[in-house]
Amino acid sequence: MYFSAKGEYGIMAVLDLALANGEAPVQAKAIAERQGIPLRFLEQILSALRHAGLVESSRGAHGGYRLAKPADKIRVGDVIQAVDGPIAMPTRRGNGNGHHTSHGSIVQGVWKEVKDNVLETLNRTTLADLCRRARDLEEQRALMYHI
Amino acid sequence: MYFSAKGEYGIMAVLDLALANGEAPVQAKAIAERQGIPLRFLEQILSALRHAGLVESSRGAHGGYRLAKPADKIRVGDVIQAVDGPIAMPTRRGNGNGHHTSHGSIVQGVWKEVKDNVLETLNRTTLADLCRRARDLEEQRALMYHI
DNA sequence: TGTTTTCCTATCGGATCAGTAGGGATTAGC
DNA sequence: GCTAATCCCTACTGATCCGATAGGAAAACA
Repeated sequence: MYFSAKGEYGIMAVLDLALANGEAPVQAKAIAERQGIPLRFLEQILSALRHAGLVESSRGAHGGYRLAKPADKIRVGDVIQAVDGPIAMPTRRGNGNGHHTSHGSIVQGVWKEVKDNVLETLNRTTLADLCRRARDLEEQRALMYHI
Repeated sequence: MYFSAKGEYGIMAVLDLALANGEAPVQAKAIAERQGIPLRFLEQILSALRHAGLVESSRGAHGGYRLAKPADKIRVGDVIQAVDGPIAMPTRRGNGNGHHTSHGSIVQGVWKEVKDNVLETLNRTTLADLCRRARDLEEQRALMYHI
């Protein structure tokens, strides 16, 4: 199992879209600059998010991206899975001796437990939750600056 | 974050040791054959486990490995960490733009939540638990065969 | 001394990740 | 229409590192 920078960028991108909350679509270039993500790389990520039905796009001049669903209907797990694909467990190269003294199946059970747990954590948190956290953080930052 | 075949092998190895439960040390070669792990690769893993104080070794003829602690004092998380090192979160290459419109810190929070959750899961399960599961599985298998 | 076993370090091939590149398709404004 | 802006698709690259292999040194036993 493994978490990638791609997934991280994906979350930052949809969070950026969610906080834009305007009618006008947001350009990839704007997101890239705000979040510090290489533009061409971000395009691939947004493409994956679009194919997963999480964002919509309009092309041409004044085009851009917007969320395809309300923020509380988009789970963090959805974003990760859309961008990174299904979270995978380790692969041995010369696999499958199937010897019944091997404890492979025991370990598989542990992996499954961990995986389910991660998925549960990731799916419990929605984009709306992240928006709330972002606003709280911004508020705190403003307060700090004020003193 | 990422789970490796090395960690998987590590768990299988200590489980093999735990179920051997004899006074005599178990040779790496025997573990390798039973669990279907390349011998030289297993040696590296056992070395890591020894440095972490989870197994003891005796060299020379009739040498081998045994657990350094009782099975209920060894947590699965300890094994993983000993073999794979601390579980890490994604690293961007051109990192640190630190722009305060970036939502990097929000994502870090999500990562931390996931990581803590995984660690909790992994540390809740001890080697003794896995032994129990292995014995249950063996019993079931014997029953199946009997019919 | 010779055999068995652990121990240490180096190396390798292949997978894959993060990022780059080129060019095509589509839309808005003139 | 033409042009500029923007999304879209596919391929490529360079680095990293995982899984595995290899050679040989050190220690214990007979």
